[in-house]
Amino acid sequence: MAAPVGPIRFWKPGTEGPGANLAEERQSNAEVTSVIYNPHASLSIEQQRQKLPVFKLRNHILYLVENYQTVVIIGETGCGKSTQIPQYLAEAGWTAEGKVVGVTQPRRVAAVSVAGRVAEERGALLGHEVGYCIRFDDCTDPQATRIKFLTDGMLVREMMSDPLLTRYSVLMLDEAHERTLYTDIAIGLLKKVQKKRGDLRLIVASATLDAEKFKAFFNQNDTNDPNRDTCAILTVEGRTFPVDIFYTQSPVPDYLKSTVQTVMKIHQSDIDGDILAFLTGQEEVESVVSMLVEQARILARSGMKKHLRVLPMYAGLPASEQMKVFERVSTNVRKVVVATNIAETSITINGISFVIDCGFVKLRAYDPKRAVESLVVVPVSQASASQRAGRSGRNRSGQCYRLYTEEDFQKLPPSTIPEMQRSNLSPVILQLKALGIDNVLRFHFLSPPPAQSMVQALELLYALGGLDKHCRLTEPLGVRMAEFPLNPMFAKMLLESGNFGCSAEILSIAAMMQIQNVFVVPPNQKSQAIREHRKFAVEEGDHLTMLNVYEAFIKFNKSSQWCQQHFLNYKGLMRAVTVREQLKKMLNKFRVPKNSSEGDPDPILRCIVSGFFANAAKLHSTGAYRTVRDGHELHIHPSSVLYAEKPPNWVLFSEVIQTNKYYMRDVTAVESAWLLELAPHFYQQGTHLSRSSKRPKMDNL
DNA sequence: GAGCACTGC
Repeated sequence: MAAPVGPIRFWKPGTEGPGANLAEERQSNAEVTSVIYNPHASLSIEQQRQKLPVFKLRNHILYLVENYQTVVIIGETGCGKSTQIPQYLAEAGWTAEGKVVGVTQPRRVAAVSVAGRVAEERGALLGHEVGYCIRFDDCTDPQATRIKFLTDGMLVREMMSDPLLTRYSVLMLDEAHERTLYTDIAIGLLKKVQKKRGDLRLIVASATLDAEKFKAFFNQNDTNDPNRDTCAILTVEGRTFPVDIFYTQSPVPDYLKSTVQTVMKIHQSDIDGDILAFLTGQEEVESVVSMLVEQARILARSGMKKHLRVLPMYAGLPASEQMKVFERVSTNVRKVVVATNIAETSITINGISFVIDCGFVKLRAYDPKRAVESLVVVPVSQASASQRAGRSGRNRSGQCYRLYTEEDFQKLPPSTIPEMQRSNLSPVILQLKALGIDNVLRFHFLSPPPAQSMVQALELLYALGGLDKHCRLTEPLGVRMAEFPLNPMFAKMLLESGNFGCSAEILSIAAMMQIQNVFVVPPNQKSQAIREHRKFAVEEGDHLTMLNVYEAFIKFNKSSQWCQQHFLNYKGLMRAVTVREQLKKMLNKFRVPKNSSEGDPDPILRCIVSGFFANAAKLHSTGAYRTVRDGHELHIHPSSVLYAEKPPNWVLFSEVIQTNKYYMRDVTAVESAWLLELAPHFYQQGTHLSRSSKRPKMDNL
């Protein structure tokens, strides 16, 4: 079905007003658009380093780090801060006497790639003077490494064994404005460390917007005399190209159709350059892709020489499909990438000249009352909108089409709510406790989470036995749970597995539950894929189904071809193997007996209950489920193997996701007697299971 | 009766 291609009128603020169109724009951009930016390709590495905007501020930065405990650096894209500042510090002596300069990144690929670049610039082999450390991959030499890139999650882990981070002289938190869960934990912890280690220097790399907030947080000057500040702000100009922003004159009724129209309008304007469109989810992406393919076909039939290559991009897409967005296209083809938020920070596609921004994003939210996470579509923040626009100005000047009015843009929140304020906090609280933060309610959070989220987390940790009634970490259970890189319910289940005689099976299940999209469903082979997937399904539910998949994968020698035949995610399964290895090492360390139930499902199911008893639901006569804990209505998620089956009376689930309804994911049938038997402290005895009145005392949060 | 933004340990 063809989407109607009507005129969308954009106007650019500050110019001639409504009616400015692409043809006029073409004049001003005609020269720059044909230049691919790489002006310094022929220069030596040293010369290239000196060309970076940050180089001019080298001495200024070193002065500030010398004289201030914390320096907030506003480093715009392309200024070279991530690669250069650690080297300046090393050159200035901050890595003398075995000390290390650490640089954190929110994402693994960034840590690895920046480390690689810096090693190259220093003519060093990666893993010696310059190294990186991410989960499953420690590429550092404890003796030789002086500049170390790591994920912020790894830094928090390191603090569990070395709370004062004694090896480090300087820590740079890169991309701090993204405010990921672990960046925020690290920020709170580092403020505490600084009080005990006056010599530790902190560099917070952030966007303009948050600089003052960071300064206010880290500044220990309680006088009015700015000369006694312990924190300074410095701005480094970026080196990107201008991006022209266009808004719609009036709100668009359907941003999917508007996206299609805008793509076609750009395409017909015959200005070169690829297009990147932002939408909120997989379904929207696929629907716009098919509309565009249809439009492109019509255009090709009408004799248009320039072709459109339309590509979807989202995290759930198989890796081979994802790779296509990075492929170069010939000059008579224009690439259109229709993406979710993955293209905002996680991946960078070169050659994008046009960005189309629908103005919305799908975000995680957390309801502390129900202990339920949900995915909600909300308007983007202004910061996010700028980030999206900037994806077009990386190689040459760009254009960004916002499918909303300028007035609506002004009404958007300046920045996205930090993850800390919209997450289930039980893993966070457990980690903080393990790091010696006794009073988590008084912990200095850069943005404190809702108190109710904390109470909810404390209650769950108490019910799992990780905290005692004074909210202190229990020995050894709580301490051990905190060591696992997992949600505490999974940790509890693993630590109990030896007692149930099924640690081998529970290891596989826990590992499988950490990966997404195990079952691959290509749109054109849907029924075939579902038929293959059904072969693994068992009536007990998703946990044992996943165990089946894992064991079959091992039995068939981890064959990628076998995965393809059965429409399974090979990369994901390989990851499950690695995760399982790591978890197995931890169980060995804690001397959890190695055993197997030898095909008997009961011990496995009972062990799952020992970790997930708080997530129980009972089938009601209405056909819907209700949580045993507090009677909230739930449904089986359509991705569950139990979805199409006769619904069991009692189920456990690993999480609830709210979309149109409240859906349980990873669902397994259980017997109600097991709940009473294995969690008597949580459920009272009676004909009806109900929430125990026992609650943790909140006298020592 | 009908669905899953993205990371990270």
